[in-house]
Parts: sequence; structure tokens; C-alpha cells
Amino acid sequence: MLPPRYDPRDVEPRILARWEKDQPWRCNPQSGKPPYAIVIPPPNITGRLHLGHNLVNTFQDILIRYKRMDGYEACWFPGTDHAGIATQNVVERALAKEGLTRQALGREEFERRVWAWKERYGGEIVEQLKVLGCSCDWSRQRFTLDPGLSRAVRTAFVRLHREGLIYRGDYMIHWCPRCGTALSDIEVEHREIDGHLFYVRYPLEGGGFIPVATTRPETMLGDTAVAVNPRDERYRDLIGRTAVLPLLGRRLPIVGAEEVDPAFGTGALKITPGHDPVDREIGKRYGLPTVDVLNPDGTINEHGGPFAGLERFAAREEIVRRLTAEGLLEKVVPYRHAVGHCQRCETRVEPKVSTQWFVRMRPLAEPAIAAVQDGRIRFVPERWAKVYFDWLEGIRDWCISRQLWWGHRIPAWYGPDGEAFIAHDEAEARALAKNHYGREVPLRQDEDVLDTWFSSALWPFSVMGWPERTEDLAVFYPTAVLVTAFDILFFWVARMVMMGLHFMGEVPFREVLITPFIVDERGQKMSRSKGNMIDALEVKESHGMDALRFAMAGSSTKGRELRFSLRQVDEARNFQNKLWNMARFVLANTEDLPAGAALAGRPLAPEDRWILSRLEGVVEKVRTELERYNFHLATEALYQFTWHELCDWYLELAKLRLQGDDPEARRTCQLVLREALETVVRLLHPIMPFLTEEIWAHLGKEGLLAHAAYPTVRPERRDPVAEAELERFMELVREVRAVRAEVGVPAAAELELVLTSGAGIEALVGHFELALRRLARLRSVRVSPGERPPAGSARGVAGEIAFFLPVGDLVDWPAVRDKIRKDLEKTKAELEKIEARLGNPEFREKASPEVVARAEAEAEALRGRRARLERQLAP
RNA sequence: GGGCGAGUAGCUCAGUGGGAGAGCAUCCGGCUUACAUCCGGAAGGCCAGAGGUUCGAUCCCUCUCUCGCCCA
Repeated sequence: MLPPRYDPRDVEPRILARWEKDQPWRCNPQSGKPPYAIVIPPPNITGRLHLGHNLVNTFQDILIRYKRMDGYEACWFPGTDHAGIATQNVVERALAKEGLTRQALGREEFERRVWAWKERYGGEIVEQLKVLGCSCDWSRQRFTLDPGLSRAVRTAFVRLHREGLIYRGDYMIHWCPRCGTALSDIEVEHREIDGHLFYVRYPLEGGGFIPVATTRPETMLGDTAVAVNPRDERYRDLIGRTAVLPLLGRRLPIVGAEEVDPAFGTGALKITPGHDPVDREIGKRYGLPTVDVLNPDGTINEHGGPFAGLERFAAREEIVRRLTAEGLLEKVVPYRHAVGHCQRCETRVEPKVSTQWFVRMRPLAEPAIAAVQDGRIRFVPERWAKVYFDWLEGIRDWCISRQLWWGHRIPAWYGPDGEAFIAHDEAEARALAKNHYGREVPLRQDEDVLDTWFSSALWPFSVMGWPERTEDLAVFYPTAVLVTAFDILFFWVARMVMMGLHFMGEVPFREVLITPFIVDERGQKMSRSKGNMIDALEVKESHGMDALRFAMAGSSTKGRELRFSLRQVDEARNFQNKLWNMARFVLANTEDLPAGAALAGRPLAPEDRWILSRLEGVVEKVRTELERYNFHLATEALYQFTWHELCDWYLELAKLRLQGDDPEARRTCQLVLREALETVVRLLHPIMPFLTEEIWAHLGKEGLLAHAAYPTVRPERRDPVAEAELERFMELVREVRAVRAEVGVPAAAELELVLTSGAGIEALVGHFELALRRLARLRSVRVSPGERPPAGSARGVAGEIAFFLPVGDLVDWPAVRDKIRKDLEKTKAELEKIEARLGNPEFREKASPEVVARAEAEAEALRGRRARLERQLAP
């Protein structure tokens, strides 16, 4: 006998072990089945499973499992991302604990350490995906630094370069002093901070001052001019004169520039072409020198004169102090402004001119825009397309070089004179160089690595073996859907579309499902520092992974955030237990069912036809909603059906036949129970794979449920007559129960039920007498049209049926009367509204005939109900 | 400054151009032999506010308010 309480800690590891042993997710591109592919958003090797992963991967697994069961060659390509900065940071922190730095180790040794770290911990996240139940084809697992994928990266780089889409040059980039690298625009987060605006007097040659305002006084060390708006009467006459940079004494020409906003600060702008994009433009126009005053670590370099070596903020303080001492600081006012921060380490970034590699984005962006516009790619929810368009339309070139050690080394080799040779490998570079110089020369490879996202952009095809022409690419590209959260829409999704179109000539995926962002129940972002993280693995321990998956699926919405709390998992756990117990019940009651017994051809009871009809409705609903990515609606339909129709009603009704003395009826009931359980288990499998697989095994089925067929739609099972009949029955039971409860009949009392009116109640009682007695706790049921209820007896109305319960002094007559009155009031109010609507000629004229007919039927039913209730009101 | 999302029962949220639902919490009653992670019953809402379109609006349109996010 199975335990009465489902224990996922027993079941889940066993199922997992079986999956591990049988490798059931391996796909076969030659199967001839229609392909259905998903590439996983590769988690970082530093990652630990959090709820965001859980959500995204649960959705993908639901889709893959559904399609696999539904006859597709469903292939889910897994893998991990080397995550340049993130991983380097993690390993550097670990080194710091040993008192080491990467500089002390040297590049080669450091890289060796990161690989060692990757071997040790990088597999953890993959193990966690397995624990989650992800049915990826693990034989196809890839890592972005694998030799094959590295080759893809170099191939893409070389091609883009030869096509003129990659270039190298000196441009203003964002520099993170802590990470010691350039960043792309989108790796910088702008945050409002409370700072200061410093008003500084710059002396003029020949006497006087020009006041300038700045939020970053330390950048004055790189000033090479002062600019004013030529239409600004205050300063117009100063154009052409020269100011003297305080503290350093550098001579600064005063120039005119339209960009200067006379209303901001003093109206005069100090020009620092090395550290401000606007200043750089102005500097270029006037041929001003560019002075970079920052070392890679954020300290002031040799151009800072006496301030060299000071950390940037210390330098700021020191400069302010000196300016004050010299009487050149006019004033300091509080000033709130947006400042860029490194997405990875939250350090304030500095704009800085630097030599970097860039991808020219405009030519890549246009086809990517078109692909969504013409529907080759569809966003779900659709509104994300707008965000995607807005970004691509305003796109700027992408800085792809990073001054890191962990990543794909840039495939550029430099000759002695700095000439760059871009090649797939050193041998090719050597050949190119020899051709260029006419002799062998020593070459030096670029020290930098590529932005992690460069390799990620190639993922949908590099994971399938590109640039080789593989069978996987031929069969599985383009993939069906990409599932991800919106935070990497620009970082990843848009770039995959661009690269996919460019290199494969075809979109990488047909649909993009943007999942909500998980926050805690108060709407706060979950983070370790806030202490509001929900650990997926802890939840697995306490509730089971199926429960977590079910909760995830059930709370998926179209909003942009998803407030998640353990209460939802409690609910899912309860459902899990309900399902388990239903299975126990069915199994225990069908042990004697012969193997070959079939339902086809057997006479069905009304409740059989009802539950099979309802089941059919659920099959249709679940399929429809899964196709639309409405996991919550599929989940809800399964929950409601299983719990509140199958368990609450059908199982209760089934007990009568199972315990009855008609062997044929018993057999039919057993077969319907099996059919219902099997179908529910199949339907639920993509959402709750462990529990359903376990039940499947107990049902004695051959093979894995994961490979069984998904239930198909069989409209011939729809039976509106049976549904209406059962609805009548259930309504009567509910009403008798309600009357009993409200009127104070002791719960255990077995009463007599007398039905006094209602079309076809004889037939109803004929079939359901036993059921009525059992479900409404009755001693007997009698049909007696027109019989007057004894004074003070309990009574009620269920649809078109009127009834009473002769219980003598067991009931509280005023309570009976109050309940009937309450019902009557409600009925009257509803009737009034409907009659008002029907009384409106425009309604009859303009509303659809079905709506009018429905309203009329409703009114008729309410009138009947009103009459019956009024009659029941007599003492 | 521009854009997006959310505002529905005490809480967390579904939902649809034809009159509002779930789970939890609450209250009442039950150990009814699958399940107390359960069973039965009840109560609870001018669907943020104001206009408009419509025979009819929680749903579509406009404006306002509150909260959150993205981009500049």
C-alpha cells in the first residue's frame, strides 16, 4: 500500500536516477518527426539555481515535455556560459582569500585557476537543472569556451571584420576602475545620486576669472579648454582668449560651442575631451588635445601632476581643498544627478577615451527590426516588440573588447609597427603578416578578450556546431521559442536575432517568450543582501520540486513582475498530495482489473459520461493554453478539474459502484477511473514530471510517461446532456447540504428528503438515490409532487427542484425562513436586473439573438425559482 | 523628459464587451474507511477615480491619481 502522504524526497531522487540511467532525452535528428527545438539561456558557471532560473527553465521544460509527448522530435540544447567579468570576479575574490591577486599569478596561471574553478564548481548549476527536472539532451551540452564554440567566435569575428562590421579605434567608453575594463553602454546602470556641483574660478590670462561648474572636479586635470555658448552675452567676448587651469597652470583656449547650455551652472563649460562625450565632440571640432588622467585602477596618472597616484575620489577632495585654499572655489551646491555604475560590481564608472574594438550595429540592426516587423519573430507578450524596436532604432556601436583575462581572446595579431592581422588562428595571422611585410616578423596577439555577450549572441547556432554544417543545424535551426526574462532583451535576445540573421540567414527562433521577473511578496527584488531570497533547493526539500514547478506554472502571468511567496508552493504541495491520494484510491480500487479490460462498448452511467465529457474539456483547454504559453490557465484548469470535479464528485460517486454488488457496473467504473487518472497524469506530466512518472509506474505502464502520448482532443466525448444532468444533481446535493448547515441540523443526522416539484425528478432520483443519500447524508429520498412541508420543517430550492426535510424539532425555523428569504431577495434582485434589460427594446434589437435567448431563459428560471421560494416561505 | 506595466474579496492574484472568480486568511460544522497537506457550509467586492463609445463597460477610448520598472 502506498503511503497516505506523498513524499517527494523519496520519489524525486528515484525518478531522477532512472532518467539519468536511461538518458531518455537524447534526440535523433533523423527520426523524421517534426522538430521542436529550444536552446537554453546558458546559466553562468558561477550561478546557483535561483527562482528566476527555476521559472524560465520550468517553462522550457513544460514546452519540451509537452511537444515530446505530442509527437515532435523535441530537443532542448543545454549548456553554460563562461560569463567573463562575473566569473573573473568570483575567482579573484577566492584568490584574495589566499592573499593572491591575478596580477601576482600572471595571466597563464590565472587562466589555469579559473579553469580549475570551472571544473570544480561549474557543473553545479547543471546538476541543479537536472534536479529541477529539466529534460535537456545532456549529450548536446556545450560551454561557451569549448573549442567548437571558440572556433565559432573567431569565425564570426573574422567575418564581421572582413565585412567592415568590426573596427578598432579610440572612442569614449565606460570604464570600470574596479573591474579594470571597458564596458558596453548597456552594462552601465544609471542611478540618481546626491552629489554636488562645484563652482570653480578659472583665472583668465590678462586678469579676471571665468567661473565653471562641474560635478567631477578631479576631471579638471584633463581640461584642455573652456567653452561658452556664442550667443551668451556674458561670455561672448571671451571667446578667443585664454584661461589658466588652476593648480596645473595649463593654458586653456576659450571656445564657442552651441552645445553649452547657458542656463546650466555658470554657463561656462570646462572641456575635458578625455572624460566626457560632449567635451570630446567639442574637442575634436577645435583640435584640442585629449588628456586621459586616469590609470586603469581609477587612480590619477602622471598627467595629474601633484595629484598623481591619488585615488579618484581622494583626488577630488584634495583638489577641492587646494582650490578652497587658493580662493578659487566659488561655492558648492547640492546636486542630484544620474551617475553610471558598473552592472557587475556597482562601482561608479568613468567615461574615458580608449582604444577598443567595436561592432558596427546599424547594418545588423535593420534586418533584426524587419524580422519582428514582418512576423518572422513574434514576442509574447507582444508589447515587448516595442521595447525591442526602440532599442534597435537608437542603437549605438557595441564595444566588444574587455581588458580581462577570462574569455575569448580577440583574434587579432599585431606586427612590430602595430599593423593588425585578423585571423582564425596564429598560423593564418602569420601568413597574412608575411604577405604584408614580405618576411617573417614577430607577432603579438591582442591582450584583450571579447565581451561575454559576443559568444552568447552566437549561441543558437554555435551550440549546434556552427560553423560546421551539422545535421543538428539542418534539422533544429531555427528553434521554436526562446524563453527568457526581459532583463537580457538587449544584451542577448536582440543580438542573437542580429547574429542569427547575419550568419545563418534565418531568425534564431520563431517566438520569444518573455517571462515575468520574480520578486518577493512585497514586490522587492530578491537578493542575498536583502535576505529575501527563496532558495529553490530548500523549497525542493520542504515541498518537492513538482510543487515548486506547479506553483511557478500556476503563477505565470503576463505582467512584468511575479510576486512569489511560499504560500503558493504550499497550495501546490497540497494539490500534489491530492493527486497522490487520488492515485492511491484508484489503484487500490482497480487492483482486480484484468489487463485487457476496455471501456469501449460498455454502457456508461450518467456520471461516467459527465466526467469523460468534462475530461475532454480539460484536454482541449490545457492544449490550447499551453500553445498560447498560458501556463497558469492550463494549470488552473487541471487543478479545478482534478480536485473539484474528479475528486470531489466523481470519486465520491464511484465509491457506490465500487462497493456495490453489480460487477459490470463496478468494472465500468474502474475503467473510467483508470481512464481519468491516466489522462490527468499525462496532461500534468509536463508540469509535474516526477509525481506523474511515479504514478505511471504504479499503473503498471511500460516505458516512461515522458515518452507516452499527450492526450488528444476527442470531441465525440462531449456530452452536454450528461453535463446538465449532473449539474442538476450536484446543485441538489449542494442545496440540501447548505440548508442542513445553515439551519442547524446536526451534521451526523440522517434525514429524509422529500422532493415536491421539478421536471424529471423521478428519473433523477431513479439514478441518483443512493448517491443523494450518501452525499447529502439522507436516510431516504421520496418524490411527492405537491406535498406540503410540515410546519417549521427545513426546506429549500435547488434550480427547478423544491424539497423539504421533515426533521421536526431538529431545526430552527427562523433560521430556515431567513435562509429562504435571503435566497428570495437575491433571486428577485437578479430577476429585476434581467427584466430591465429585456424590457429595453434596443437590447432586443441590437444584442445577438443568443444573448437575448439566454437572458429570457434566465429570467424564466428566476421566475420559477422565485415562485418556489415564496411557496417554501409558508410556515 | 519619453515609454511600459500594475491598481479586482483582508492577502496574493486570475479573468471576459452580456453582469465577477481562485487559493490563502476569516467564521460555522465535521477524524464521512484516498487525502486533516482533508471534507461540508458561510461571509466577503460602486473590478483606483472622472468622462466617453455601446442596447450593455471591470473589460474598448481619453484624462487624472497611486505604485513599480525601462530608456534618455
